[in-house]
Amino acid sequence: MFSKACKYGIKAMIYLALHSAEGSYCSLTDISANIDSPLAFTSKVLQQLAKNKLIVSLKGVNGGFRIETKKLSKINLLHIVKIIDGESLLYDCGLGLKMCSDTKPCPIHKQYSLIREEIRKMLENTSLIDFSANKKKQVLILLR
Amino acid sequence: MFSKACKYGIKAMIYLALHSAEGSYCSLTDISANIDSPLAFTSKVLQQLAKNKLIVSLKGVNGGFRIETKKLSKINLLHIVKIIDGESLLYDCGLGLKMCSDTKPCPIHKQYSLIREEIRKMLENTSLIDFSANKKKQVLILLR
DNA sequence: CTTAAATTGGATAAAAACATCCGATTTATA
DNA sequence: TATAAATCGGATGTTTTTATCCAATTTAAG
Repeated sequence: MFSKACKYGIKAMIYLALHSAEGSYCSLTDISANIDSPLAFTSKVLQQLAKNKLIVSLKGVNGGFRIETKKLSKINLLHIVKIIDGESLLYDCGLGLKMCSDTKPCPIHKQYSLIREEIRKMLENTSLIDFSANKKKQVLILLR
Repeated sequence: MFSKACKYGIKAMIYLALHSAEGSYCSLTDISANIDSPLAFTSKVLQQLAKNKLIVSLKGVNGGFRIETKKLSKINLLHIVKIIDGESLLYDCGLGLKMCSDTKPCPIHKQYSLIREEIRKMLENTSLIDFSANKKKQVLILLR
């Protein structure tokens, strides 16, 4: 469903949502250790998310990544997935037909469209604020 | 969602469902031309489906592949997907966590489980008989 | 019995996804 | 102002997926 890069991205964002205190940064080492992902590879993913303004990065001592608190309610899983995996999950034909559409549907067009819609809704309705320290009392499982 | 191999497999099976007359075979050339898939690669996929008894293959002149008519109502998309892509789509954690389960759920476990269930239902409820000559009067779009 | 048509299976190649390495740059702090 | 800690960016390497090639085998039919 999601690429590994995307899974790492989602896990990292959930981790940041829970650990971003206003003004302090989580280091890459910290993040990748806590979400069990390859450090250098995760670095690329976080860079991508930073370029797209979902998170803020800071170089140097005490640097790292963080999410601005005010953005927690604005960002949902769909934003993350779109940046890392693109929109193919949302728009491409289930059988890979370029020309498939409502008027020229592939044999499973209807069924697959419904699934896609469910996925879109789920991603859109799952906001980072749901994982923030305010909302979540319990520990979030992101390892292994 | 599905690998390319799996998409080719599904398209091939839908094509065969529509064109399998009792006792006659569709050639690989015929199939791959009509579903717009790479011939040699599709060959491997069909071999896999044949080994798993979903279709019958015959070498030599007038040979090829076919689905036994009586099997049309027995085979659904889930059978095909399981053979080609395995069961990861149905059972693996959305975030790739090995240890994720109902009792030790990842942060999106509930949401993702519901989607997975929808996918399973859709695949299970879509039978090859829905694409057979008896059922379908219109041309099925499988190209491009 | 010969031949042409077809699948089978193994080897190989190409492309994409996943992962690592390292030097350059930036930043806080002692 | 020197140093250590951190991200950034480019190059490279590995693994998996996708794709092709070709020789071997099987089969129907002339």
